[in-house]
Amino acid sequence: MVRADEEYVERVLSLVEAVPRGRVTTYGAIGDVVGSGPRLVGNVLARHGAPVPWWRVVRADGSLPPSHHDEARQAYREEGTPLRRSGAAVDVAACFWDPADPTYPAGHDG
DNA sequence: TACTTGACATTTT
DNA sequence: AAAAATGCCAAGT
Repeated sequence: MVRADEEYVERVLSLVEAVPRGRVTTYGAIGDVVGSGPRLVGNVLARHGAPVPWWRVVRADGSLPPSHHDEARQAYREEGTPLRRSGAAVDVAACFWDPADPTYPAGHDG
């Protein structure tokens, strides 16, 4: 049963979908939660990350992935994500959302 | 089996 | 701040 792949993929997508608006997470954080390196997360997002808000997933230093820059930028303006002075990156130090410790991601009444 | 690539991360210079 | 080198896990050739 090599289905482990699909489970792993769904796990990643689930976390990415769980990212609240105005916040972002990193490949490393997700990879650490699902139990794999950051590259696998990126790889999964590239294969099955289409139906999820991948723009909320950025590199460890906030810089956007080597593609979709414009698309992500557009989304951040809509979400109100704290972009860095550069404009081509996100203020991870301010809006970093931990997939392993979603203290207040939305959700219930709270 | 070995080499190379990939939506990355960390440390050192 | 930027570049180079190394580590990480998996897939393709």
